[in-house]
Amino acid sequence: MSKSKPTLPRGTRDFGPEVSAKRTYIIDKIKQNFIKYGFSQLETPSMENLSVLTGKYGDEGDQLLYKILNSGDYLSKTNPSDYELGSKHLTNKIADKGLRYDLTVPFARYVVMNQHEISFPFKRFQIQPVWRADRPQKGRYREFYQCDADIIGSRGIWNEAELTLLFNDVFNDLGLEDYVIKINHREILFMLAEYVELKDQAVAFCAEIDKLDKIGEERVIENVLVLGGDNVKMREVMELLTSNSREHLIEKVSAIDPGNKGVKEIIQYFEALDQFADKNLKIELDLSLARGLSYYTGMIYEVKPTSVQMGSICGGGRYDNLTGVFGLQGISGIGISFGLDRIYDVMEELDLFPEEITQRLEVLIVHFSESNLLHSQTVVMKLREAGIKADLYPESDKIKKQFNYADKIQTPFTLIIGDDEVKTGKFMLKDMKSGNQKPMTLDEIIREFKG
RNA sequence: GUGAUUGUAGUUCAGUUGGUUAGAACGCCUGAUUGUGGUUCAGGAGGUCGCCGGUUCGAAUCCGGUCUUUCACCCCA
Repeated sequence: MSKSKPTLPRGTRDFGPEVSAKRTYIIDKIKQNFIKYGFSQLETPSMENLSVLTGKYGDEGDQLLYKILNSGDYLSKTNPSDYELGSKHLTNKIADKGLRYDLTVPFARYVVMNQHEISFPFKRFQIQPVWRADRPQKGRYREFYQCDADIIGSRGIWNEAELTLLFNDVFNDLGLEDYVIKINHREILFMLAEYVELKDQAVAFCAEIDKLDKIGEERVIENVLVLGGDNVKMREVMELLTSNSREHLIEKVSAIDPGNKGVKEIIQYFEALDQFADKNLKIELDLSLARGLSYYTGMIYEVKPTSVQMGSICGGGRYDNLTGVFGLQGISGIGISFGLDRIYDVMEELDLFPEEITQRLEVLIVHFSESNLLHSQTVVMKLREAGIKADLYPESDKIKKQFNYADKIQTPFTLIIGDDEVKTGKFMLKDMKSGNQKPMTLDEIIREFKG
């Protein structure tokens, strides 16, 4: 028996009581808003067949998929030549399941499998962990939670607008103010690619554009020229990428192609949201926003914290053919995803969690003897029945030890029960912060907490 | 996958050119204090120096490997 110290797989974490309470707080706020906006909950298995997952996230994504070794004698269906053909080939022979990489693909699978029962438009939300075999670093884990909401089977631009309002409501509820919702439209990016004469390399063009805030204007222009882009036109485009005046941008891109679908949709989108000017939505049209996920075809979103050094905390966009790979064509959808772990990190850094969410108890009962303990048992149950978070120190240790415990768990009040209290029916309620205490009847105590 | 970086007590960290028994602070336990916690004082427990190997008379210290931490690139929540 080796006695090695236990460890966690890298990139994974335990969530202790305090962290867990804070995470639950965030999840609750997100979930309440999902429900308020009419989404229904879906849960899917942690593992999917690899045939469902592979090829959906690009070559990079396939590398990052966690594969599950087949049960039993997983070598029985292989022969030595499979080994010779390399690990990628061998993987297909010995693993046919993998851990889910995101929530969107499992959702698409679900929609296809249940298409006859679903009434479109279908709004679903899903809050579950996903796994990526990435190398961990700041704000990046191998196991993390996504909180997704998707609207599928509707092309109306109100959906785009509504999800923006949902972002706003969630961050309002969380008390998080330092963020900006960046939006863009894939059609506009494609139009710009065509304008700089990179129509056939639109994806590569987008990838370069996306690096703007990291590597700067000059290097982006250089890289685009290497791709074969037009120098003069690219410099015109760069002016657009760095502008944040909505009117100016819409005017300019309209001039390039008045019939562009993206431009039309962006105009409709703002028209809808202008009705909610009182909400002071923090939206920014940013033509340099590209986003990697290849399935997006329309509007794309990203929410970025503004006062904390951190990547995006939410992302999303419209996809026209998500279910196409599973044989169901023509279903358009739009979805957003909240990055729970990153939102947590931002809130922690800005100290935005309310104090009471980590408070375990409202009152702890301490006592002086075995017979006092017996009496205390009925008292603690009465307090609980009254809806008070109450606990009883479960053995008659020295009073000092009991108070020490009350201190450690930061109980705001203790209820002291001794022979005098049992005799008079008045228990000593002590405010642990001030040290003040006074004898009160059970009814008075319940009123104190609930009144 | 590429390139750096970290690891010593429960925690945060010292530890000299390689040299007796590896230290501090905080935390923890006991007592001062048998109906009152936080403060104070006294005492105590706690380490295979991440792991494996190498160099050396001798390694926490030097070298190699491995795991781990953190960070950047790629990509992404």
